[in-house]
Amino acid sequence: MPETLQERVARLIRDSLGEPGSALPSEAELVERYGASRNTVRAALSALEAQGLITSSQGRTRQVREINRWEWKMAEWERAHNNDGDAWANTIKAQGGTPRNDLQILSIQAPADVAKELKIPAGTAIQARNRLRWVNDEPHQLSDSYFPPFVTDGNDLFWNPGDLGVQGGLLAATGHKQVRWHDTLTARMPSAEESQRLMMAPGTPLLVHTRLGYDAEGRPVRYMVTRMAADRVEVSYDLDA
Amino acid sequence: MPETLQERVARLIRDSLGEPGSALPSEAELVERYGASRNTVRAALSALEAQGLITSSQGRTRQVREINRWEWKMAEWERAHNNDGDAWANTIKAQGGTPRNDLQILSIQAPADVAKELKIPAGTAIQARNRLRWVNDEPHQLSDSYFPPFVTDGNDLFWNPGDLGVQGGLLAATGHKQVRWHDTLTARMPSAEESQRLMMAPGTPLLVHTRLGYDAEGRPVRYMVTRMAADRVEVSYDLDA
DNA sequence: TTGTTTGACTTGTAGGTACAAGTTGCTTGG
DNA sequence: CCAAGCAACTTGTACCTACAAGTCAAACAA
Repeated sequence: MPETLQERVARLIRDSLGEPGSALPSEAELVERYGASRNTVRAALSALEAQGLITSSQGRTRQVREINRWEWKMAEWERAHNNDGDAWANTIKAQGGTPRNDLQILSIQAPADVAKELKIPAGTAIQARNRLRWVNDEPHQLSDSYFPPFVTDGNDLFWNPGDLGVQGGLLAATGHKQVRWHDTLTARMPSAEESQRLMMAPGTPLLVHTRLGYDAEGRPVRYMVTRMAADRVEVSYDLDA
Repeated sequence: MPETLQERVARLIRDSLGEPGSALPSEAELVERYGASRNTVRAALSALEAQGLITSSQGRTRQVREINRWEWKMAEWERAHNNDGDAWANTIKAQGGTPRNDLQILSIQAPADVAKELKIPAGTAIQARNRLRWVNDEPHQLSDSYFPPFVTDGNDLFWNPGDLGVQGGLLAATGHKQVRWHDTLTARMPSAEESQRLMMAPGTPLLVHTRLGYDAEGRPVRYMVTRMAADRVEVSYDLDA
């Protein structure tokens, strides 16, 4: 299978990329250098952009993309919560960043996936706590938590958006302490809306984390879905034998 | 900021997508339906393809993409290894799949990232075990393990590609049993080569898992980097309080 | 000195053409 | 009846034009 022209141009450009942050030649110069049409050069460039290697913005020459990730320690997460406020904020501060948090508390009808995880009928009225987390005024993640009715019913605490209302502590305070968690991780490309809300550059996947927390009786008491810009975060776990 | 025509067309097409596996209208029909040029329609379609929503192949109409993921249980991984052969193969079998394994054992010079994790000088001669794992004759992941010299020196066992040579058990058998692990997870877009080796559809990110294993003395004894096609796998962890 | 305007550069959007190449089903000849 | 081949479809590649819109620096005016 012979290499197409746009593939060849993409390969040549990729191999000539400088260090992160440096500028690429303009389209016109690449057209001249490789003897391809502007459309072909643009096809090559947008392939590189889709691979997350370069960035582009109108009026400026393209740049070699630079990425720096913040670590998010998943194994410490819930445990630290119980003692010490927001563990996510603490882990970011420890790495020299400035964390920020937008919390929205909603009453919703359970969508199919949430209902299945919480083992309740789809459409049940449940409470959702939707967070948008920022680091250095850069949006990092959309973290949505869902609670089954038997946990939230009659607990005004859950409507309190204050910082004491962190979720590990919150559940413990209302008699439904989590003792076991099941986490899953996948990745996919963001929708246009997710891409916009998280201000994600093209060619950036979404890292999707879910956590299902169980109480001592083995009942699911919280389902959390976190969607992260994969170029800004690295999730970590510590395990013992 | 007004919506461009290609954005509008992309949105309308996305909202009219049928169920997974169903066919899209041809480009010509979309050109007529939305009154845009073929270039504009193709721009919209390739945006949807980059989002992983549709697939395309020359000569056939595009299709709505369908994805099914296999679960990979990370917390059980090393522990099961010690008793029971290849835990990854077992977890796939338990889900009704047919696993397969290509193993290549190499002697290489440690690249910078590997050297840093194993705390050895870059360029040190080390052993690498590179696996390509398949499920139902579909490539799933590239899993590369690296061992520092003090672990492999004088151990012929490490050159044995047999099934007894699974790594958790292998390290234990040579007196360097792992007792602690540090895992990280990120996602990024694949390079052209990774995309080809894993036969990944456009719009599919790579889920990248790393595991650094320590022995009882706290020395790193294995560094493993696994690159997975994110549309075919879901990584999971079980945690206790 | 400071602020504004202008012009030259950049990328983005939208349209067009032509032909190559893969897929599928119908027609037709044996 | 079956198979080969052809025709009509599909998407892929590559080229072209025109203009819109954002960026940046030099020139110019207050």
